[in-house]
Amino acid sequence: MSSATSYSTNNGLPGAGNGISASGTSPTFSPLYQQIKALITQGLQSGEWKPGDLIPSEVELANRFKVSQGTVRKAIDELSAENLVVRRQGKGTFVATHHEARAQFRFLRLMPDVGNAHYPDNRIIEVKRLRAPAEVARLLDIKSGDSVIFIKRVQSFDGAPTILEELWLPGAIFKGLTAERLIEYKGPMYGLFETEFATHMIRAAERIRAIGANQDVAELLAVALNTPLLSVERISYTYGDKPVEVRRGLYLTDRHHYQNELS
Amino acid sequence: MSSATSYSTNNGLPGAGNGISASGTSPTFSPLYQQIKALITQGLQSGEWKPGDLIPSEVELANRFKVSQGTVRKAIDELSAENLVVRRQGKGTFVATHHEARAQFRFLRLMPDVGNAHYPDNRIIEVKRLRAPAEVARLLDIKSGDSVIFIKRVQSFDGAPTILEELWLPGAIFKGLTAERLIEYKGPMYGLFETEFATHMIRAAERIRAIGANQDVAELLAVALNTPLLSVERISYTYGDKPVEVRRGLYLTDRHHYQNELS
DNA sequence: AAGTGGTCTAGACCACTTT
DNA sequence: AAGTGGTCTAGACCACTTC
Repeated sequence: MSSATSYSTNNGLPGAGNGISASGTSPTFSPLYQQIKALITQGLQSGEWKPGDLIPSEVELANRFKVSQGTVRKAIDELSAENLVVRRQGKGTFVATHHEARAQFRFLRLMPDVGNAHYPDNRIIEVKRLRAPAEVARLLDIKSGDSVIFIKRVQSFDGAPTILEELWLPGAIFKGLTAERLIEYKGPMYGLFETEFATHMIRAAERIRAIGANQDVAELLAVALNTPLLSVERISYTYGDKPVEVRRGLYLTDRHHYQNELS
Repeated sequence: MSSATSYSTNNGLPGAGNGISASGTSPTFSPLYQQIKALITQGLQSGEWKPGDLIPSEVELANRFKVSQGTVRKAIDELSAENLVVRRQGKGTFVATHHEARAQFRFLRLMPDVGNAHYPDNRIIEVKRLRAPAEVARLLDIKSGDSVIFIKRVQSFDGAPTILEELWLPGAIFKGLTAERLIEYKGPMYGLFETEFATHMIRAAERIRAIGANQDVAELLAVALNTPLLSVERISYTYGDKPVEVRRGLYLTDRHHYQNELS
């Protein structure tokens, strides 16, 4: 680098000076480490590095992008904070995956009032293709009437039905998802989505309310009519903030609670 | 610094090599920036720098602690990520305060289904001193029977009663808290706690369930008996992870929802 | 112009893992 | 011994705010 180098300079990076082509806004320049971060994210999104993979070392990335190791470090720091990658001292930096003990409860906040958390059993009730209802289409950012896969399941802790869940997935992405595959798969669905449909959930937004169980729900959860339940509506996003799952769960909270940390 | 300096070295810092006196564990050394972070946190906890105050610049702290600016930066980076301080380019670093627009909704996650969030009106129903019930004492880490201040209030959005809340505060800390003061105070209670009782909440843990409104609750929220409500139990902590508030809110969620981001 | 936080570099050494 | 991420330093310059 010449001494006149400005950190706002393009630096010869492919796709640098980012934020230009993405939207029609003025060509503002982001810091170098943000550009590096975007480049690494592209590698994740494109599948160049898949979940569980080791990504190139900081030194190699620094050489490749013609920046200092410190700049690469800051980029990876943020990716790590966002749970897109996991650093392991002495080993390297790995693409985050849902196939890990530490990821099991990242999107499942229902905890037993007493005792330790463990993953629930899974009973698939229904899997079918249907045309997206207007509301679901809007949330998934697809066209109303587009094909979606609908899943209905009940999850049980220690034999006690506790979660009744309905999911809607874009048919275009989850083509070929069958009840059989869901039934034989153990663990969080996001693991299956990641491995078999190359779709890695990185973020979700939930809206929580209290409702009373209707006849159908009461039967499936084996509770009285009008039993108060948590209604948890979730939209999950993959890279690029693209919504790829809509989910509504009804949680029985007589022996469990939804746990949340405010900071 | 001599060239032989190791970052594990005490560095002449008062209280450095921390983690020693705090507990009886083995005298492991933490990284320098963690020690600096602990020193700055002490300044916050002791009241040397109060909420809203400008803390010394990075350069000055670096000189004071005999470390590089980069090390101070990393310490403040973490404090900033934990919302203990707020950085403002060109101005300096300030102690976080609950008297700010950005802090209003940090601990209030109930959002209107349509329209923009705004702060609710506040009706104090009851304030009294009582002896801590066993459960509250346990959660506040005080002795059962110790004095606590009990508060009961209803919060309304656009005139509609929506939140019924009960709070328990350690009497030793909140001595002199009266109904009058609570009634005349506008905005989040944490602002008042911070200003008048030198107690700054930095973190909270919530447990959420669904319950049905009983007679008492139904009247105060103007809903039918057994209306499903969110029950939100919260423990709030100040510096040093010391619990200083127990709260239970009942949220009416027909026009609002509890919003949560999973990442 | 001076002071603040924000970015970037280059180089050193440490802690940990694998070969 | 070699390679990885983790810590620390020193110095330069940029962006923003205030005087």
